[in-house]
Amino acid sequence: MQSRHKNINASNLPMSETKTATVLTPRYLALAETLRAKIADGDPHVGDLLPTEHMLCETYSVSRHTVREALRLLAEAGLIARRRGAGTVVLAQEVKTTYAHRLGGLDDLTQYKRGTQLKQVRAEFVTLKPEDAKRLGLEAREYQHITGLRMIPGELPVGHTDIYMRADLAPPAAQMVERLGAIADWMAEERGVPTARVDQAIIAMALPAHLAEMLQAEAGIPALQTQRTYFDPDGNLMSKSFNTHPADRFTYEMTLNRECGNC
Amino acid sequence: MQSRHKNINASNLPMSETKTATVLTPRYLALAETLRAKIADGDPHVGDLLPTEHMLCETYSVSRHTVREALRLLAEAGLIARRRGAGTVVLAQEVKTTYAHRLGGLDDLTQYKRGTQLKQVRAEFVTLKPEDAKRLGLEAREYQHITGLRMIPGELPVGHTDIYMRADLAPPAAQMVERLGAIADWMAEERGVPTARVDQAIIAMALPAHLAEMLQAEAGIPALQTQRTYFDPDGNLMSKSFNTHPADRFTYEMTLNRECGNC
DNA sequence: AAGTGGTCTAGACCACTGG
DNA sequence: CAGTGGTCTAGACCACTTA
Repeated sequence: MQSRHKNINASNLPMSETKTATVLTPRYLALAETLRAKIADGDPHVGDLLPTEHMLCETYSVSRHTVREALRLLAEAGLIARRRGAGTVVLAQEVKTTYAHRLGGLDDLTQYKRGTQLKQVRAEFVTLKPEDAKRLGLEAREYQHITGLRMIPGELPVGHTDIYMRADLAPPAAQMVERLGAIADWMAEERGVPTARVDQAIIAMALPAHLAEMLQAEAGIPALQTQRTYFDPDGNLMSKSFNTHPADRFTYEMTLNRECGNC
Repeated sequence: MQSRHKNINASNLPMSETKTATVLTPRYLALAETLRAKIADGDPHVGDLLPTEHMLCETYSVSRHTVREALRLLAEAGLIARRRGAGTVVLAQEVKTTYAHRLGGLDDLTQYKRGTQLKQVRAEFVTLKPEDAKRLGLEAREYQHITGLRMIPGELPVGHTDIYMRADLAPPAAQMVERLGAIADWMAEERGVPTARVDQAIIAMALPAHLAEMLQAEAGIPALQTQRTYFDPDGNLMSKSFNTHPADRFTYEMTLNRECGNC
């Protein structure tokens, strides 16, 4: 007689069951939890192999699909890694709580409200001298050097922007004005080189004299500077920007959210 | 005769196939790509329903499992949402590239290297006056107020730490020293209240006189201050910290990585 | 009540890894 | 080469939504 597999509990999994309302935990969830607990107990230690899918099917009397669904959860949680032909290895004993600062796009990185514009833009190609390159944390090669003031109409300048973009990636000068702030997006769209990583440093400094006048501020007052370095997927530097703001005109704000506590 | 379903292409999906090396794109991937393209073309517009799984099985001559695997990918990419009984609705026309600043844990938030210690710790319970509460961005209630200096042995103090922790969550004074920096973790472990969100603001300021002496620095020089507010899962404020650093002793650094461009 | 997506089974072939 | 995980099929029952 072929079993018409009604959901009779043939599995060896813990179940939360009431006589009337059978609020079943799905088997794959129960199995995932069972395996998670075993891993937490160090049953398969980190680096060891989990039983094969076939084995788990037998042990817990569930189908392979159910086993795979459970393992998928553990894999997403970063507890295990699966390699075809090799087996399933334990990566970590517990799920690590992580936090993330998430941006919709790179524009959000600049933190500027809508309505800010880059004014007094100047752009020129420069070949950095070794000492300047070193000071800026760049290679001594040719860059498109762009400077400008970040403005909100009717207010004092928010900050000064200073960008070095690899010359071969720079947009035509015509498009440049007003397109900035979205440089990274521009590069991705037009040059087909997506930004894969951005390193950002935020420092306090005394406002340099050569910026003070442009910003209509006093030299030497506290200033906040963000330094951003953009890298392509191969890890090559694409561009670097320096944004300097008088302290009372700009605050860098971010929200970090907890990710996938226990899943 | 029962078809023993060899992988003969009975499906209507695009395949990259060579005569010799049949490098198959898995059907579920091909289907996912097909559907993604259709959504991008606005075939099912945002807000509309996708064909049902059963329909997709027929249309593309694949099994339901394959359809579900494809839909799972689209769901993970945020393009669709699936609701049992209701159907699959299109959420977005295109996958939005996002970037994330990811932390292993909240300790990484402080950016302090290992080996830094909190010294000269003072702790007391205070009930904030309304004007102080407003200035600090807190409610006028009772807090455990903790101050200290972040030190690296043999060097000048890195910064000054100033924490207001909700009184009912504060750890016993005995445990407090040397446990700080990991406050959030402490609260999660011992009080069972996990931190769900952290808001952080980074500002430049002139070093206040009352901190200058402790930090062995000159009052009025540029300083970097991080302000962190910790929230529990219900959005209630748990604690707030102010960390003030002379500009030349501390830099805030972070790396943002591109997430799931096209998957 | 009909139809949706969620769970589950039994079985198959495959690409890949390792000894 | 045997065994792993990856893909796929055909079918089933279920909880849930909507009308």
